[in-house]
Amino acid sequence: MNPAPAVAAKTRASVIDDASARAKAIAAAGDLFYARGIQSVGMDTLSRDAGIGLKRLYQLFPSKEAIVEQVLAARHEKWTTGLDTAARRAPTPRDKLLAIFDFLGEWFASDGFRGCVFINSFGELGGKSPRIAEIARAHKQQFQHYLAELAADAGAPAFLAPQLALLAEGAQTTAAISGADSAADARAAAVTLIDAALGTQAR
Amino acid sequence: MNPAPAVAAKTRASVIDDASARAKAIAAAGDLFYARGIQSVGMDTLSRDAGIGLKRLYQLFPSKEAIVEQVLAARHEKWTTGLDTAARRAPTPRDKLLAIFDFLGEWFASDGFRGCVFINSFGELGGKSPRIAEIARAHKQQFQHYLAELAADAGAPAFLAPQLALLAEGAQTTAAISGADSAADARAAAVTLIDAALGTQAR
DNA sequence: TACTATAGAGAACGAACGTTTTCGATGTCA
DNA sequence: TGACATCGAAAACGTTCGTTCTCTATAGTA
Repeated sequence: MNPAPAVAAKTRASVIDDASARAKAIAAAGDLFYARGIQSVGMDTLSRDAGIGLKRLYQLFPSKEAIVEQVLAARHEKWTTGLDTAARRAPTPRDKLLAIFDFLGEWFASDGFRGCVFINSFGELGGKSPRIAEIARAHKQQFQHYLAELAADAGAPAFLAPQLALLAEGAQTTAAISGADSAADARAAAVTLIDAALGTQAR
Repeated sequence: MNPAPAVAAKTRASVIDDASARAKAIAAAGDLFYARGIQSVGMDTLSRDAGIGLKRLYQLFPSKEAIVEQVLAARHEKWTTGLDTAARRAPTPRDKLLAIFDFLGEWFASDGFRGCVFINSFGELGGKSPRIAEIARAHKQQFQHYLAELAADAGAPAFLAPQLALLAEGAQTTAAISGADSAADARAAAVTLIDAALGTQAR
């Protein structure tokens, strides 16, 4: 009848319930890992920043690596949702493809932007952690797939989506490292590639 | 009269001279850092792999960070030389621009390829080490400048070079993470962008 | 040959890491 | 109220890190 109180009854003396504590920890870990890199952030720092004791942290997560994985899963969810929201607002399939680059532009301009967390994590840990490498690979593949759907909706040939993906990836690293407004460059290039691809179609 | 023996006389009992030892250390460190990430490689591992004792290592370099910086400097040199060699082989300015993507393709297919070391280092350490962030930024800026020169030689407008740079950057991360043949995709997109840019010129 | 300086191997150091445990304090249920 | 469970804070554990130091062997100089 009342499932939420039932859960609360199980963890009697908790200041906050497990789900909220987990969410707080993942949010804090996401910010810390993104800003400083994963290995540079110790569990003590995470405990302090999240406001959750070390003991509870290790009751909620089996290891730091598990936290990393859940952070990446959360960031993937956030990315996918943001992308889809931006694309949904655009009226035509062509506009949906371009909306991706507007979405990137807003992201690049946000405070603390430091590139794609999947690219960063892959560079830092992909060489020694197959799990992290696979998570990054899956994330990028899903983006490719999403782009391919949008491109197909626009009636474009199959080669367009990978080309636009390269622009988006390049814009992320360039904006992070060089601080340039690479979203605008990427968008302009995307217009050219899209028009060229649609022009080659025998419609 | 004999400057080389004079140097050898200064370091009497050396098995190999300082310059060779330094080069060996930087080569070994470059391979290790690239394959596993920087923080994942300890000085003991580097000492063993380079065949240089810890004591000597710290006589040759003041710190691990100094080794990292010199590794990046060496990789920058190698990248610049390889790029220029590839471009020089191409007959026309347009072919020089495209030769970059052929160069990338060969690199991506090489053993142990794991993306751009500057992007990886930036992701791992850029958040806490301004030096590393600046080295990565300078490297990418030099690439942008090189591309701009080639594009200008081809008679293209100024917006082309940043667009091609995005393709190259995106191809590097995509090839590293997804393992796809992104150099071919990038090259095809580059052809479209170059032709479009040259077509807009009022010649 | 005796002296000096450097080499390499590795022990040792202090700090930081991920993880576990201890320790009162607090809230829940019989 | 009293037994119990869980909390946060922090000490402690074993390991690893970057860096320094010790030790012995050896090569060059006089």
